[in-house]
Amino acid sequence: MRTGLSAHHHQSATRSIGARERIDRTAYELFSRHGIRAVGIDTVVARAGVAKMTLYRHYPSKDELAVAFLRRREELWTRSWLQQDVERWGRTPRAKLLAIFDVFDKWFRRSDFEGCSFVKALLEHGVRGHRVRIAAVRHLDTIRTFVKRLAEEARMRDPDGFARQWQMLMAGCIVAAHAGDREAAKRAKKAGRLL
Amino acid sequence: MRTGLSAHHHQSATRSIGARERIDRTAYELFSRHGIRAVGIDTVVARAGVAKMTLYRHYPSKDELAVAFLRRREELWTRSWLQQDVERWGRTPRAKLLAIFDVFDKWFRRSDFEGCSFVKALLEHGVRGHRVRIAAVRHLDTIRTFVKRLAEEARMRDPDGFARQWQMLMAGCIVAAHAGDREAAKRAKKAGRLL
DNA sequence: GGTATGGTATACAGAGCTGTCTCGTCGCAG
DNA sequence: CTGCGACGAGACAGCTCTGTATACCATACC
Repeated sequence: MRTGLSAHHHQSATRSIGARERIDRTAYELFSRHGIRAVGIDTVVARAGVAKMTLYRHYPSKDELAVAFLRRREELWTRSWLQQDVERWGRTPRAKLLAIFDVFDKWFRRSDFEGCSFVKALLEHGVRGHRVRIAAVRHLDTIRTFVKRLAEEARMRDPDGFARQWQMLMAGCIVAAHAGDREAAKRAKKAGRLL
Repeated sequence: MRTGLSAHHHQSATRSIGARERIDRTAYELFSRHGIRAVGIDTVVARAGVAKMTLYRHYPSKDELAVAFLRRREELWTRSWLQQDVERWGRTPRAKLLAIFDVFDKWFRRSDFEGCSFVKALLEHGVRGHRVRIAAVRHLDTIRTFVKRLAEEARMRDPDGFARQWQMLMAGCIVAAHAGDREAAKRAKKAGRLL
């Protein structure tokens, strides 16, 4: 297939996107809502309206599908949602950092609040060296890099240390929201102001 | 059987503790290390050296065993370990609160660091109303009550709000430790000083 | 000795899981 | 028209999981 670079195959490549996209979209919906472990391949293919062999032609294993899901999660959740909204809501870098918790607040109040897929994937796959675990850590690093960049723009000293503390607040407040605290984001913002 | 209150049966009751204790101990070791979902009943009975029927005589389902495990986790981890050490290390209530992260630091550096079973159980069982999830939330409440008590002793205003913020730091720093940050506890302590 | 009780051993049912295989179909490129 | 590649449908292998059913054993008490 030669990675679809050849113009000769762009039609068949386009056709294959149809099934692949349905798989990706369905996996995103199910994995983000219920977790990776909790959803079986059969459920994915059934909900995607796709043959099982089609899935295994695109992804050699469920783990690879999970890694692709996390990549998509970064695309849709981290970049297109969190970062976009934060950049829009906050004017100064400092305000943007605090705006993270405003966006979280909106998120927590959604009826379909599903939690952070990266943290979930990290805790689900406890085995060290596991592909999914490594991918989850990498995506968490991406989020921290974003926070770090804001910290640098805000002229903070030790932006890395700050970003790590900030991410602790973010993760902790997501866990609190999981446990049922609807005001978790507001509390975290109040705590964040002191940093 | 009459709940073993009758003196006539105390012998047989004692004998039955033998198997139950082995089950409980094994479940504690496996569930805390690998998570509840990741460990099957067959593994528990094999490692406990116990017949499967014996387990199901004491616990009608795996969920009940999981709930019992979380109860034991509170006994051994929360009360006998965390609270004990914190009370010992810190002299003033304020110092005790900060000592939590010193204890965490020791914890994170252990080679068999296994994470917080309550948070893991909470994220593993996403279904609302699930017994295991409810139990996990209840045990997290217990921890927060402990923090709240320290906050009250430290004469803080809004001890409940403070305890919730503090627990966010605790959870966030456990997640960070999971992701590989060995200095997570020190960072959280530094952040905690500002509260 | 009889009997109740708790434990063991083992087989089994029924379901779900990942992953494979085969065959039929459809659409398009040559 | 012909052949190829993507896809659909479904069966299937092999394993693991929870939970049950059955038969046997040891001990303690009457």
